[in-house]
Amino acid sequence: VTTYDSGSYPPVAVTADLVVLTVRDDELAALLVRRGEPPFAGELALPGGFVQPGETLREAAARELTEETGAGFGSVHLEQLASYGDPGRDPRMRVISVAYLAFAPELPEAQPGTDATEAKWAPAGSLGSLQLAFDHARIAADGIERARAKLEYTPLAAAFTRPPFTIAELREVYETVWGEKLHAGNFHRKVLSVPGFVEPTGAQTQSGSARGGPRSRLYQPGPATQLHPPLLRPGAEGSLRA
Amino acid sequence: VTTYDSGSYPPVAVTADLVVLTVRDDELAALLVRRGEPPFAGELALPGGFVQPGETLREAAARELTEETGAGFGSVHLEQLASYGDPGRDPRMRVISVAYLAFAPELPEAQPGTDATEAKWAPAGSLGSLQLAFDHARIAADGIERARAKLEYTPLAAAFTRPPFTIAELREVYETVWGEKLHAGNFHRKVLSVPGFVEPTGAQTQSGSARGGPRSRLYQPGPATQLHPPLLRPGAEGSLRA
DNA sequence: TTAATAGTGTCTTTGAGACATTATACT
DNA sequence: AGTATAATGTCTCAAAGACACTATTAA
Repeated sequence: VTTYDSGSYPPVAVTADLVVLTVRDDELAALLVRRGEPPFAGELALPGGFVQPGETLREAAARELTEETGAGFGSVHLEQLASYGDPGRDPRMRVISVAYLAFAPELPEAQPGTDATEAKWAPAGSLGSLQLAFDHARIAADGIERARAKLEYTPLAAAFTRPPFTIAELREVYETVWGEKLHAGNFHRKVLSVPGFVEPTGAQTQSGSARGGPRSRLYQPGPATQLHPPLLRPGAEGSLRA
Repeated sequence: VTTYDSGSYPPVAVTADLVVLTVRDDELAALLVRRGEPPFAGELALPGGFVQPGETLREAAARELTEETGAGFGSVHLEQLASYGDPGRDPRMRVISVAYLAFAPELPEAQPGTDATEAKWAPAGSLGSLQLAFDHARIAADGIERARAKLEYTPLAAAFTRPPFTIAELREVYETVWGEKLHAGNFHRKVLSVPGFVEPTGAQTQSGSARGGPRSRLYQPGPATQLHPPLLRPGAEGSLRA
């Protein structure tokens, strides 16, 4: 342990970086920006920036989120993901990145922020083949895995929709994030059986779905913060996986 | 977003702080130190210290852990918990604390590190009434809650024991961490039915338990990293809890 | 001998999943 | 009409929980 000396602490900078996920065109997509400043100018990266004096880590993440997506999102879910601080991950100096994970409903086209020349939604499946700046590929992968796990135990799938929503819309969120087809009938009964997951609004859709069928009832998020029992992924033997 | 300027970034320091949990005297206990240096000199706090140049966040946490507990613990589980960076949480300057969570088997008495005058194990139940420095009370509470949740979905209960262990010892870990009695027979069958949770060593204990009973078989941790299906807490209706 | 414990067997209940059915609405 | 969908019903299987039972060991 080093004795504290307020004049000689090692120089460190702290950034808040974001893994913003949404469902677009039947795909899970993450928000990426093209960097306008060095290092890695011209390359794709997660949106983010330095934490400013006087703001909390969460406030910094929320500020970056509104800058990049166009503000005004009370409905966006935002939680801390993890921190990344390997020496050398930023060529300039020691930088600790506190990553946040956001779930957003489908948004209008993204806005490049101050330091970015471009902002776009990249399908989660394409991230493996994209070159991202810093260690952002790993951060994005961690965020996507966290999102998949969170849908099992929390009602956060609703954060990808704009209430009121139908059970079918909720199912499409699950199918898109997990990349697996779910059984419509069983899913329907299951969602309604979990206390506090969704609440009926009493209304129903104006018309049936595009290819026919009856009109469906509309729901809004319920008070539950955890799902009991959880909605487990189908192929999840998982026991022996790393 | 502030344009980067390597000479004018706001001064920030980064610490690695630890929530080290163990099971002692049939209680879940966390490691605390009494601070020898200001600020908060003389008060209780979580062990930790500044991240040094050239070391990863995890290496910093592992270093603090061995300094405080006496080294040589390949068997201790160490994972990142979360980061805490509210302005003003440290009176000296902006300090970001990257907290790590550790699960340890019962250890000899703790060693105070360089900056500490005392190190001791405090029962988790007593933390609510103790005054901890900085925002360490909240960090400790977050760590304990994470530990309780992790026992449900991971085989990490074994990290609180020293292999080989008996099923009864594993059950005592669960009962202590969750603070609830479990049904011995059902727990036994359940643990053995989860693939990869534990593996028999072939050996058994030298004698029966203190108050009688047959000798029990000994096990070691299996290859699983997740429990499928999970071992859910009994009283966990939880759906509507925050 | 008494009591406590390890390990197993059995029964009931609950929930997941496969499949079927009915009513509704789009083409 | 033909087809797709919302919502519900039925059946089967797996797992959790309550309880019982046997064998083994300490006091």
